[in-house]
Amino acid sequence: MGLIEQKQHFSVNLLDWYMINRRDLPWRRHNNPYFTWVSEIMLQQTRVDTVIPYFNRFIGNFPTVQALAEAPEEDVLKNWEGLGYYSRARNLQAAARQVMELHGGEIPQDKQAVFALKGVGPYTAGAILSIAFNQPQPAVDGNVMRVLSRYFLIDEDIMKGSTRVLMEELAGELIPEGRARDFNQALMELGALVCTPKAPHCLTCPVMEQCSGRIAGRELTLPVKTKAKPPRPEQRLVAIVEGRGAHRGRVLVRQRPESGLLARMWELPHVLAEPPAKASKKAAPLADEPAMALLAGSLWAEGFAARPEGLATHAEHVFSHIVWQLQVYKCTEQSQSSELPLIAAEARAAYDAQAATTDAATTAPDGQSASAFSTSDQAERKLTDDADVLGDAPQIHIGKGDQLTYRWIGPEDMDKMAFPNIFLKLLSSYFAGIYDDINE
DNA sequence: AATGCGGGGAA
DNA sequence: TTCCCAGCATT
Repeated sequence: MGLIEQKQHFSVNLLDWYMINRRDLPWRRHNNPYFTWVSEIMLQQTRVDTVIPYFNRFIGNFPTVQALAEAPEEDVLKNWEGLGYYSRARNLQAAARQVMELHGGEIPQDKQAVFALKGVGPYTAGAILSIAFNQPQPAVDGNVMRVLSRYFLIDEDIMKGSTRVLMEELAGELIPEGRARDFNQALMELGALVCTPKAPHCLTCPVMEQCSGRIAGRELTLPVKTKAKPPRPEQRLVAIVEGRGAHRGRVLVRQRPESGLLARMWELPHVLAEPPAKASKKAAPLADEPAMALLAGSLWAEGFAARPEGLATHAEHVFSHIVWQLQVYKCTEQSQSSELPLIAAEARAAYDAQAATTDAATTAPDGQSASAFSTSDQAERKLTDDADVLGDAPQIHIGKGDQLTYRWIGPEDMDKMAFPNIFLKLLSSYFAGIYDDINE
């Protein structure tokens, strides 16, 4: 059989299969370019089943490009809470504003214009142009590369950029005349339902007869893909600070910086416990005594006096490049009492000791450099809630003049603020009374 | 070209 | 548990 025939067999049979086996998905029910766009951004690195409820809620809250463009960023982030890769949400909204300003609120149909939208790269541009506008552009994602590498027995490493370009050329040739919309979705649908990564269902595959990979017995060894580096472990100490006085029933949280990991998300205060040990498999847990001293010290450096009461729980949070191993301590807010200076002295000693061993640059909220315990009393702490109780708190400077925003919140405040899943779980457990035994 | 960036689901 | 999934932005 020749390559031409093999390609024709693939396109014809795949398209026929798709027209019968096409899943009914929320973004496929209307031909709305905005729906296509939102769904494609959500589907980056994320499974269909996970995306569906998020998509429905998102479209319900932001039904048009204009609604999305005009929404407060915090609302958009809250609608993305739990989906991960939060820069997608921020880029999507930035792009919605681009569409309003540059294209009168209509998604552009020009390839360069689509590609210029924030968060839209080669794959997503192709997906929007083909699915929304039926333009014959390839849309090559991981599913497509897996399918093509097997069917055509392509041994190139799919992690390489050059391979993606090669795949795009091939995928473009395969699109049947006038059928880009259905064919591109068919390709991805096959990868998701039949030509799966671990145990492909070759027996029910519509193109198995001429699949070079299967014929060569290579279906399990394709695609060729270099493995990602394992994430590095980080031991972090987390504080659940119970408010007292005016903050009774509330917990201290803070908002992360505008860029980097979990940008602009809210979180419980925490501090890196260890210098990142090179090549060490697991971060060594820190004993409670030094951990509590360090944690109190870091809180003090942030302008808060709190007394750690004891270990509440352990938790782990896995990112693609970092593993947070968390020791969570329940703490109590201390107002200006006589014991404050003593706590501060011990805590400061612990914090300084670590700062010294870590080159004084890795103990702040997230690897930002901290000039610890700068006590100049000029700058005003950004407290969006009542700032009265700890009026004498020391002034601090995180990083290069950055200041994190801290708030005392109750459970009702959580429906306006976006938290990463790990802190969502810890806070829910706390407000549900799970950690009540610590204080006895 | 290499690295940063979340969170699930399946084996 | 362990393994797998992998677009875009930035540098």
